[in-house]
Amino acid sequence: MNSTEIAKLANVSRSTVSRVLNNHPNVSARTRERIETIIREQNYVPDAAARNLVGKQNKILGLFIIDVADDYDEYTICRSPFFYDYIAYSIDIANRHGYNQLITVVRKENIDDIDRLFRSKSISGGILVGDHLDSAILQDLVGQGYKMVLYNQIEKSCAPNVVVVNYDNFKCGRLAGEELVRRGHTRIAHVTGERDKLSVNERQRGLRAALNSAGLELDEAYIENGCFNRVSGGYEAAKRLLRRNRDNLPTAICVGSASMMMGVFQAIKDMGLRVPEDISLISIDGQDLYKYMTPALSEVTTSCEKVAKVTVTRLVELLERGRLEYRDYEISDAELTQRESVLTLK
Amino acid sequence: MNSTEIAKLANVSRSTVSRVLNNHPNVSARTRERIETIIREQNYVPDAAARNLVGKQNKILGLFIIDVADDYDEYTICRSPFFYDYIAYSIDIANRHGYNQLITVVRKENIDDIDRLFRSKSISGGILVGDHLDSAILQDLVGQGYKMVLYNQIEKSCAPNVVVVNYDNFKCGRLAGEELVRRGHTRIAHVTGERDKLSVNERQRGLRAALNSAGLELDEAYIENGCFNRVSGGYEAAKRLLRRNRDNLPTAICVGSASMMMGVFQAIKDMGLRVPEDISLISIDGQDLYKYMTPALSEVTTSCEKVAKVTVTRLVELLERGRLEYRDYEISDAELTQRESVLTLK
DNA sequence: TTGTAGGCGTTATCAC
DNA sequence: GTGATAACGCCTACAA
Repeated sequence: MNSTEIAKLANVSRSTVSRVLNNHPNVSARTRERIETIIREQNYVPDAAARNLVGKQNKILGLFIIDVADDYDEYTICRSPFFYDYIAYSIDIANRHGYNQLITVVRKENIDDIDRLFRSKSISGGILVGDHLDSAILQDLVGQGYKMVLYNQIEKSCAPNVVVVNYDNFKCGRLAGEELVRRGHTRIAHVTGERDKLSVNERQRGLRAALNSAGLELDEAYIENGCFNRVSGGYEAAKRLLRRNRDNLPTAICVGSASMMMGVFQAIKDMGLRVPEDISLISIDGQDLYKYMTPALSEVTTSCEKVAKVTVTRLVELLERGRLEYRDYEISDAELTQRESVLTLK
Repeated sequence: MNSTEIAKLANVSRSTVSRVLNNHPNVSARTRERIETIIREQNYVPDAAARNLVGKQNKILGLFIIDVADDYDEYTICRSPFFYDYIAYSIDIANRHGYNQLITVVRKENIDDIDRLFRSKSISGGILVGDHLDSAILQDLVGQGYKMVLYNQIEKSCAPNVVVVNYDNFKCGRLAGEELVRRGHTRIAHVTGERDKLSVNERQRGLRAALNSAGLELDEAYIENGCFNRVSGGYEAAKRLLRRNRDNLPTAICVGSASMMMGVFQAIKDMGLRVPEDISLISIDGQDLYKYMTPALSEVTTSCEKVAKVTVTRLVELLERGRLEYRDYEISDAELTQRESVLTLK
């Protein structure tokens, strides 16, 4: 079944069918109705490839989960709490906009899948999330004019085809720091991700700002860099941190991501320490499941649903309008959720 | 950049370029090499739409998460523990096969997206998971000849274009039941999903078999049907169950799915009862996070990774071979993981 | 308001 | 081993 057959059944030409399909105004009401009925009866759906070939954008978005860590373990980044949620929300949101998402895990070995999918016109636009993409590669993609939304990748949009969405990482760090200070902690440590990550640095800057406001310093010896999106990264970083400072343990740890939090929690248990009696915990990012744990874990969170909504919706707008007036978005509704993992020191 | 331009640069015709692209044998080694170099230099990627138009299958699989519950709450089915994992694994596995997945949440209002995506040739094949699709609609899709893998939807494949993959639901139910019996429980309840679901019935049948083997009955009053893929479904079902039997509480509940488990757990807490002192809990399906809870929850699980691997790989095979000799698969490596939520009664 | 014709980029068929 | 040509199904001029 194709437009020619529909045209025959309706006694019109293919162009008229096409006009109906694309809601062009210059079709008589009677003809339009007749054709629409036949389309419905015949269950006709235009061939997406043919449309694409004559230059119409398809309704497919690429969602690229960048996962370029050096040391792989059993977890892919899309199994980390934030991306679990992000993927689920973004599928739904894209669907509601009438788009579908083509989701790809981008590792070192398939890094040019991004370019390939754009070049083959399989996708009309893309969202990049997860690890930081190598900046040369990013530059290259931007230069090709591909329409993209970059989430937590760079600070500012650098081209009309690029929309930048960032978490208010600084605020998250600050809120976590303020909570610990408020509860009377002074020996505060920070387990966080890779040094070169935008989000890692900003969160750390926020934490430091909170401590400084209270006349405290974020001691270098109390900072340990792990792997942002991996449980094992948190586990090992926490072990290193606590071993190194065994004679002067921190009373609280601010953990830079929800994935690492699960590892830190486990490491503390494995070392025979208790949460929160020996060490208080708070994480930046969190997940539903925190509330079922014992102790229930405190967190500073920005709504993942909101991140998904902003990234997907902006991309759809960019595609449909051709360009966007504002291309930089910061999602700043960070919120502290107090649970039981932060002890109040007198 | 298209094949014509490549052809010009290589001083050959488009046909030869096409032959190189598609690994046809009848091209001289020298020509092939020359063309390949140019393709690489020019970063040329064939237009997917054009290929599709002349009848080549694209490398896109539809993943349809069926979510047709009557009462929506905040959770979409793809945020339930099993699908969190399933989606993450299947993205990765499809990618490794050189395919991408187009993931859609199928609700009542967009139920014919499945047909539309096939008809528009946006996808070459599809995987159906989640709720049961209405059987008339399923019949219709099967009749169209669409290549599909159905997961936990029907018992047996009914057409050459359909591969059926099922969890060994019976075995899961049986293992959970056996564990409770072994620990000395006799008043065993079952919180499970919708009555018409294949997996619900099979799990229940397995549980019942285990009890019967021990000379016990699965009391009708101890069965409560909730909503398989929703936390709230478990929560409310548990409340109904426990209220109804307040004078003769069960000592253990077997929960039919991981989503419901979180709700049941919460409901028990909210009613002032303790796990496992007052009520033991075991669930069919589980998740990593169970081990961080207090008490850590016992579960019977089939590897979600395996489910993803089988469903995706079979679909790829079906697409590439045209047909499959065996079309029915049962994933039967169910395993009991004992943690702390089942009390041993003397 | 409607029809005709050309072209999008690829592959397959046939000829050489 | 290679090249010319005709599809594939659609959309968009332009013509009527």
